Amino acid sequence: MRITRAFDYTLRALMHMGKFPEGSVFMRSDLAKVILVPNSFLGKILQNLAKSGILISERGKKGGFRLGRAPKDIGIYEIFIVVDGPLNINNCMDKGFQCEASCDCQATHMWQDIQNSLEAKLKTYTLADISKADFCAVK
Amino acid sequence: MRITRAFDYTLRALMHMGKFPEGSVFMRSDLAKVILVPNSFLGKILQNLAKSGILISERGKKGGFRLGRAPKDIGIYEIFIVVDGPLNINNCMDKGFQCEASCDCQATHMWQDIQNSLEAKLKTYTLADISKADFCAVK
DNA sequence: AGTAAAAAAGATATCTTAATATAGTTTGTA
DNA sequence: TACAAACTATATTAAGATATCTTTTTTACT
Repeated sequence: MRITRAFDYTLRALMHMGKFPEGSVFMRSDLAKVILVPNSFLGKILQNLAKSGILISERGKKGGFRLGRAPKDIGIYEIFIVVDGPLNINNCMDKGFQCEASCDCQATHMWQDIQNSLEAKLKTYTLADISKADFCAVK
Repeated sequence: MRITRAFDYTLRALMHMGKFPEGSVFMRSDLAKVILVPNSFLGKILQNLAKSGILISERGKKGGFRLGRAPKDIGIYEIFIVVDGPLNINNCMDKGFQCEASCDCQATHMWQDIQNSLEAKLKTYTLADISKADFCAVK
């Protein structure tokens, strides 16, 4: 019951970017160093975010990534879906799943309840909420 | 962000057992067939549950597994911890974790909030809630 | 045009979870 | 006490998530 590494890395990247003035451009390799995420893996992650529109990528020299919208308009739940796909906390919650094991499984109701509350909780956060500028003595 | 297969299988087994009169004994191989869980994998799961006291195992001929307590006294959260260990939705929530990536990471507050609500939700359920007898026309 | 810097894409390797297989131990019963 | 039925323990394999590496494509600048 953990978030994936990809989702953690994604938030680290977006959080960092959200702390700078709108339109700021970031190079993957610089980003990787600052947020301590494996460079190549970060590449995949950023590509995926760019496809979804959360990031905008610019290729070639002077290229890089920047946020596609203001942090307050980027929801954490939305990010989650882009990175991990639909939120289904058990495989029996997947769309179209047919259960062979039980004709009247009451766990389904529980899964649904838990999943709903998780979804609702994720939807209360935006990137802005976790992306305020740091005030650190040393760094 | 899924539960593990082991946790799903565990609940299937316990749910099934909870539907029978207290003290009923179940053989692993029978159980495996009914709840459609791989026999050997179920073996490990049941052993683990037996170690924790949620189940009681009896070896030898006529042996098997039975619930250690009444379903209403077995909490879903408790089962979760036995199967998957402490609930930490991100590795930075693990006990003793020291973050190198950020001096003031606001995501931590979000993770804690989400984790608390998940924990609270799990604690509202007991085995009894998901273990009522079936009323199925065909089976 | 040529070169260097950057992202994109695809192939490969590693590590953890899930599943299987095999041999070992305990116990009831004839 | 011998045997078979059950749980126990350990080792091996498979699958999926995580991470890396290499090549290709795009673009700015000289």
